[in-house]
Amino acid sequence: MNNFTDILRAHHLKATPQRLEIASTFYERGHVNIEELYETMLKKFNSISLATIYKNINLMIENAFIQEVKIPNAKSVYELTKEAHSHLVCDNCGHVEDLTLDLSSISALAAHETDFKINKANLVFSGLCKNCQ
Amino acid sequence: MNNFTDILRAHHLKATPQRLEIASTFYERGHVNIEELYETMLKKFNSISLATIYKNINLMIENAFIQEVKIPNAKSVYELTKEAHSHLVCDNCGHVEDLTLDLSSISALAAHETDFKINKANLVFSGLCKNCQ
DNA sequence: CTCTGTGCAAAGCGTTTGCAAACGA
DNA sequence: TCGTTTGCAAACGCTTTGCACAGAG
Repeated sequence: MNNFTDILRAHHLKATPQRLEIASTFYERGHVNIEELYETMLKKFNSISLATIYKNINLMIENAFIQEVKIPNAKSVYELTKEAHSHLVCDNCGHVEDLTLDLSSISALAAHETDFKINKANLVFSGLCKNCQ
Repeated sequence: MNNFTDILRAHHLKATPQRLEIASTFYERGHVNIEELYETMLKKFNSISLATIYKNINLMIENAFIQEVKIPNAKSVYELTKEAHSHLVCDNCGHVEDLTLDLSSISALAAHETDFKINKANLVFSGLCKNCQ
């Protein structure tokens, strides 16, 4: 199993009970938005504040423990930072899935067709997940 | 030249002076955020309200005259609705450029590797524009 | 003339900040 | 113990709403 205390410390974050639960939520769920995270946390900490959620999310982003995923026509979700990958979002239920694709040739093509020096490619597919089709 | 009155009417929008100026701004600038649009509008309508900007932006989105472009680590910009295309965003100056790329094979690949039925692919490249390199 | 749009002010909502008490190391 | 984190309440900034007047068709 994961040792969340060490994982947090590796990202220069003190291991408080709230942060351990946040980390655990990300490991279990993969992608969560602020509201879902707050609801989940409330089950374990009945007096947790949204301020605590926001402070931790922001700190975790600064320390590259998690990152934001912006989704067309929906709220942002957050996920653990890992190697670059693309996302699939279900238009019906909002489910988000990761997919590692090689975008180097399309990035090279984009660089070739414009005057940009390209750093990153952010790709989000929308559609219907297996359950919603 | 463009007849903005007719273009607006084609999208079921009455041609008010404010809307004509908004349309003209989009045609000239391509991509604008709310703040930039407000600043631009203020030059022509010294007592225009932000409420008017928001009401029109929302109405124009509903009527598919414009659409929102969500950008990682930056404010959304809006652009005229046109055929699907990708975006390049400069990390330094925020400049946004359009690029039409064929994403059908990568979409097919994504569909093949997952259980999603894919509808749209939203691709945003980040990097440095010609001026900022 | 009628209905819609505009501008203003107020309200709303998600997010951030300041502070005192609690807690991690 | 010392510096950080938490929870609360207040503040903030962006966006939306209600209303009276002006304007488009």
